[in-house]
Parts: sequence; structure tokens; C-alpha cells
Amino acid sequence: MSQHRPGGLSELPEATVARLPEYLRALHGLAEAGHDTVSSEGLATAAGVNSAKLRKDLSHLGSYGTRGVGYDVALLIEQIEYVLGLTQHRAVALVGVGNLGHALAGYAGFATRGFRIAALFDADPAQIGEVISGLTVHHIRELPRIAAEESISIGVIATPAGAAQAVADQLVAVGVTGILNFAPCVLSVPEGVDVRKVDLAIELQILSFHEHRKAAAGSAGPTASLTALPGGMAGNGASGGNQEAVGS
Amino acid sequence: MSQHRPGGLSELPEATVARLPEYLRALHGLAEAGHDTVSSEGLATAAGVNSAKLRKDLSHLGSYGTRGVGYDVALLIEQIEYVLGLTQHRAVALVGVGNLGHALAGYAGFATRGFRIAALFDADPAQIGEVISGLTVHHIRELPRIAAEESISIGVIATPAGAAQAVADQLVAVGVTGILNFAPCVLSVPEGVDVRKVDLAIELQILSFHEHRKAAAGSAGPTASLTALPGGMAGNGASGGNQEAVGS
DNA sequence: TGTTGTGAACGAGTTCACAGCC
DNA sequence: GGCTGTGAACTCGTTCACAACA
Repeated sequence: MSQHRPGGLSELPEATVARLPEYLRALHGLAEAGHDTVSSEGLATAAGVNSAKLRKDLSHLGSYGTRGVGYDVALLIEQIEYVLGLTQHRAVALVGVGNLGHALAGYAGFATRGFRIAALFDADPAQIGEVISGLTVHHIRELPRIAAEESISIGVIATPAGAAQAVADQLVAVGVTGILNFAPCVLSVPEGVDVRKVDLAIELQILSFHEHRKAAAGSAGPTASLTALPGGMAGNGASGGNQEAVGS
Repeated sequence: MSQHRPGGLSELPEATVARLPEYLRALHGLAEAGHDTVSSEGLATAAGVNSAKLRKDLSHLGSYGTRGVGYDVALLIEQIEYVLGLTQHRAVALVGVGNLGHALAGYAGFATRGFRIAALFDADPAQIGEVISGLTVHHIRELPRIAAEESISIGVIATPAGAAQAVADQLVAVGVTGILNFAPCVLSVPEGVDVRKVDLAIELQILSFHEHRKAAAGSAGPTASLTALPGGMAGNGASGGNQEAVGS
């Protein structure tokens, strides 16, 4: 009962949305391994979360599990892909073909997980015309024309920080409403445009903090919390199947 | 009063820790621009958060602000770098020099923000001996020797997913207690080891969900929430200074 | 019996609003 | 007057524990 209406996309908690892709990856692994059905416990383990959280997450989709049995793997894949909007392979524009841009352009994982890199852009004349993974690098001034032709809805910024805001402005101007930003800076965008940020150095700095904390625990701080490192985010569970490669 | 003891590293909320690097980046920008002091409002804007959150975050460090004036930029940089453990430049091992690994090896941002890539590893014989950004690629079997020599405490995994768990096991075996994982899979590690994960496809899938949601809003779902896209994470604030480049 | 779906308790994180201080 | 530091209210997310059900 209370069949959660599968139209209420706006009601999905953000934290749940962030985990759905992980469930999807785990489900694909299970499907390849020949499982038709999986319990919340099994899927949770494969995805690296606990089963209560997984069940609550799935219940938000109006879930399709069977008590006493589990979830139908194929059906759940279909459901999650629908919710994430992956049924239409979205066209992505990648701006900045430096070191990181090259790697992203060649990353097979995008194609296999619902995306198509539709065009590459840069501002450096030396790069224009170069072909990377079958795609030609265009000058950023061609963005309006190509964005329209290819129906670009998502942009990836892999430029130096100094150029990122200008690029974001141009992306927004051609109608892009989702941006993945690899440049280490804050972007200012109009309401209605989503920005997600990935900063490699920040991730390392967070790890560094935990290293520092662990080291400090040895030197007996005044607070006697000498227990074995509370709150460690040690993942558990079987490491899932072999998804596609990250590197070469 | 109640001078929060700056030894209580364990008491910092995780969410605060995750934002400190962003504050640090903003502070460096302000310092370069010649500011000696900054208000919570100013720093918050530069870092893309609101000022109440910033003040609460800083208060956890036992903060060094002056009422009516603001924060001393240089002092705050020093404090945050200390807390994050960046005063000692940590040695990082990078495993997997494929597409992404190459980009990471050449990423100047690591060096400028407190880290030193001390060694590169791969399992592919074709890659061994190659020199990337001044570093030679070693066979993964040399990890124990080099990890000891270089005092490696953090490992970065940029291998295909199928190899990631084995690499993680080897890193843990040589005493690494912090891992940044770019492979799209769940890692299983012992307690006391921190794993952070960056999955590029997942970020795009989250953006895709929001695109889908925005598009669905047009087709008038039964729930009459036709307001202008609630919960968009539009960043605001000046885009900070030019930090180092991400790309080439 | 085994497993899902979910109300209820709990905890973490954010925002508010203002006292305290320069 | 202006700005920080913080208790208190509130929101969001997680975990528990169990009723509903195949």
C-alpha cells in the first residue's frame, strides 16, 4: 500500500539520490554474475552500505521488492535507470583538454554508464583540431553551434581555475543546466543550474586530516579517547564485479 | 572563553573537516590578493558557504577571530594547515598509470597543496620504467621497499576496478592507512584504514537525475510542486583567485 | 520462515538569532 | 557599530525494531 507515486522525483532525499548510482553499479555486477534476485542484505553488502539504509532508499522509489524473497535485479536496474534519467543517453560537453581532460575524454566508464561525450572544447589554439578518442577538439567559440546540434545538457569543466568561471558562464548561456567542475574554485551560476565539484587535492587533504588525527592519538591527548579510532569509514563487503576500467 | 583545546582533533565534525580545505583555498586566494584580515561573511562568500556555517566550523578549531574585526588571514591559514596535518608534506603513492593515472601524476595541484607524489606503480610490464613528470614507474612488487624508503602514508588507486581490491590489500600491508580510490568498486579494508572514493560516472549520474527532475517538472506531475526547482545547489559568491591549474 | 517496508527513536548537521566583545 | 562565538530550534539523515506479507 501507499504505493509511492513514481512521478515524485522531487521528493527523493538528496542523500538517497547520491547512493542510487552505487546500487546501480552493484546491480549490474550481480546481473552479470547471473543473479535474478537479491536480498537487501546482499545488495547492501555489494554496494558498501547497511541493509536498513538500502531498504529505506529503495522504498522511496515506490520499491519493487517481494517480502520473503528480495528484489528482482533486472526490474530494479530498470527502475533506477529510469529515475536517474539514464534511459536517454545524455550528451556531455567536455571543456579543457589538458592533462585531466585527456583522461576524461578517454574514460570508457562514461559511455558504459549512460553518457556520451559529444564534443571537446579548449581555448588553446595549439589544441584545436587534435583528435582524442575519436573526437575533434573545437574552439570554445563553437560551443553555441555544437551545443545546439548535439543537444548538450551537461558540461564538464576541466580547465585551469582561472578560466572556469568564464567557461561556466558560456555553458549556462547555451542552456546547460548541469555542470561537473574539476577546477579548484567556486562557481557562481544562476538558480536552476546544478554544480557538482570534484577537487582531487581536497580529497587528499581530508585523508591527511585523518592521518594526522591517528598519529596524534598516539601522543595521548588530554582527552582520554584512546579507543581504536572511532568513526573510521572502513568499507566492508565483497568488492563487487569488475566494472569497466578507470585507467587506460 | 571555553578555549576549545586544539588537541581535540577527534572532536571535529566530519562535515567541518570536509570544508576546511575549501576555506584554506579561499584564504590563500585572499592572502595573495593582499588581505590581512577577513570577515566571516567575506570568507564564507569566497568559499561558497554561508557565514553562520563558517563561523561554527571555525569555532570548532578554538578559533582565532576578533569580534568587530574578523579573522587574521595568515593565522587562520596556519591553524587550518596544522589541523589538516599539511605542515608535513605527506608522501603519496600512486598506483595505476593509465589514462587517469597519467593525469594525476602530472597534476600540479597536489604539490602546491601539501602533498608530494613520491612514487608511481603499475602492474603492466609495458609501463614499467616509463618516466612521467620526472618520476619512474615501478612494478607494484617494489611497493614494500619504496613505501618504507619514502614513508608513504597515503595511496591513490587509479587502476581498473578488477585490480583495485588487490592493490588496496597491498597498500594496507605496507602500512598505508589512507586510500583515495578512483576505481568504481567498493573496497574492503581493515578498521583504522580510511577510504575515500571518487567516481566520475557517479557524479554525472547525480547530475543526470537533476536534469531528469527538471525536465519532469514541465510535464505537470500530480503533485503540484511547480515552483522553480527547489533545492538547487546553485553556488554563489566571487569565484576566488586563480589557484593552480587542473589540466595541462 | 525469511525478507521487505516503515513508524519511531536517535544523531548529525544547519540555520537562527542574539549575547558578548572589540 | 560591527563582528564573532554559541545556545537553541530545526531539518535532514541514519538506525532500530517490528508489523505486514509472500
